[in-house]
Amino acid sequence: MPYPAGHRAEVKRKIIDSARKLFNRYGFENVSLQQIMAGAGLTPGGFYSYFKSKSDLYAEVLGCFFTDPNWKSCWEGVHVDLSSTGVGPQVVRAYLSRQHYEDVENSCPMVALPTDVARSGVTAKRAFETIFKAMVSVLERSLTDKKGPRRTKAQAIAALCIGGMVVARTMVDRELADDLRGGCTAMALKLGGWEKHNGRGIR
Amino acid sequence: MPYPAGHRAEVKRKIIDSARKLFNRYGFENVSLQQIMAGAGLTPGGFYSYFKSKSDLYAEVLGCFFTDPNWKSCWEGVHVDLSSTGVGPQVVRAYLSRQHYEDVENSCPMVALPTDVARSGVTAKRAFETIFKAMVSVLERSLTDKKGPRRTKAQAIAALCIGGMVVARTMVDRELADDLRGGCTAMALKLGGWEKHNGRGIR
DNA sequence: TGTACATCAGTGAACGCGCGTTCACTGATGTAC
DNA sequence: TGTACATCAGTGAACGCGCGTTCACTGATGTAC
Repeated sequence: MPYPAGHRAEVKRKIIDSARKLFNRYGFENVSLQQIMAGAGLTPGGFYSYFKSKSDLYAEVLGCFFTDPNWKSCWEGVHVDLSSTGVGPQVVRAYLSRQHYEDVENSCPMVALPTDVARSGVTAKRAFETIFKAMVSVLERSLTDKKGPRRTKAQAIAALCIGGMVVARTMVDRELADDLRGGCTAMALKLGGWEKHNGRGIR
Repeated sequence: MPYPAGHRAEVKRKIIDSARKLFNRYGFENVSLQQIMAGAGLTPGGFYSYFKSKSDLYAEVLGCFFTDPNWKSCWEGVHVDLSSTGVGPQVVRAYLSRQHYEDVENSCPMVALPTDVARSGVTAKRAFETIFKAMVSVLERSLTDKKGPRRTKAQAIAALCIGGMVVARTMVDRELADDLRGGCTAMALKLGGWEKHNGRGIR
C-alpha cells in the first residue's frame, strides 16, 4: 500500500468539488476535464483512474450534493434539529436569499443546472428527482394547514423557489432580480401559510 | 439586384428558425453552426453573410420569439382579442400544459434556456427580461382582486409556471412530472384567484 | 536505523475529431440591349 | 424574344484550436529485511 489509506478518497472528493463549482458556473458541457483536474491540483491524464468518463462524473457530482455540508443542513439535518414548523419559511428564505443568488459556485444544482440535466441522461435526472423530492418533503412536513393536498402545495412552493431564482439569475437588471426574489419569497411564504401577521402585516 | 427582394430576409428567417429549434433542444453551446445551417438547407460557410458571429445569433433568436406566431398570441395578441380576465388562467394552463411539456423545439425559451442565458452576455439577458416582463404584464392585467401588490403576485405566478415546467423537464419519472405540472397549475390559478368554484370545487 | 524494492498515483505527450471562422471560387439570378 | 453580362448568394475546403480519451512512463510512497 504505497499511499495512505484515505488518499484516493480525498483526491476524488477534491475532483468532485472542483467539478461541482465549475459545473455550477459554466454548465456541464462548457467545462473541460483539464479545467476540472487543474481545480483539484492535478493534470488531465489522471482523471480516468477515478472516473469512467466525463458523463459519469455528472451523476456523482449531483449525488454528492447531499454530502455537501452547505446543503445537507437544509434538506436533511434541519427538520430534525429545529422545530418542525419553522423549517419551511427558513428553507424558502435561504433558497431565495441574496447569498444564494450571488454564490453561483455553491448554488443548489436545481437552480444552476436544470436545463443541463433536462438534456442529460437518465442517471443525472434520477439524481435530480431525489434532490427535488427531498426539498418537497422538507417543505411538506412544515405545512400547518389541514385542508387541501399538502404535497401539491409543497411541490408548488419548491417550484416557485427554484423558478424565482432561475429567472432572477437571467436578469441583467439587478433591481428587477431583487424585486423578483422578494416577491417570490412573500408569495411562497403566503402559500405555505407562514406569513407574519404581527403588526400591520408588513415586514 | 440579382435575387428577388425578400430573398435574404426569408433565408435569414429560416436560419433563425432552425437555430431556435436546435437551441431549445440542445442549448446554445451544444449546437454547431453546421447543424444550424443544415437545418436551414444551407452549408456552414454562408452563415457569416447573415450574422457577425455565433453569439450574435443568440439575441436575434431570443428577440424573434416575439414574432413567432406560436407565442405572439400568448404575450401580445391574446389580451386584446379576448376578455381581459380570462387571459391569466389561459396563459397558466397553456404554459404548464402537456403540449408545452412535450414540444421542446417550440418551447418558451424561458423554460428551455434560462441557465444558458444566465451564463451568456448582456444582450441575451436583456432579451430575456423583455420576454419575462411581457409575461408578467399579461398576467397582472388579468388579476381581479384588489388587495396586495398585483405586480408581485403576477411575478410569482410567472416564476411558478416557469419553475414548474423547468423542473418537470428534468424528471425521468413521467408521472411525477405530470403531477408537478398539475399541482403548479392548481396553485398558480389559486394565487391568481382564478380557481373554479362551480360544483364541489374539484374539476 | 538504513537500504532495496514493489506498488501505483499521477504525468504529459499524443491521437483523432469537430468546432468557429475565413476566403477564393461557383453558379444562379435579374437586367440591359 | 434572345443573348451577354454584372451581381452576389451560397459553396466547400482549409486553418488553428481545444476537446475527451489513451497510454507508456515517472517518481513518491510504505514495506521488508
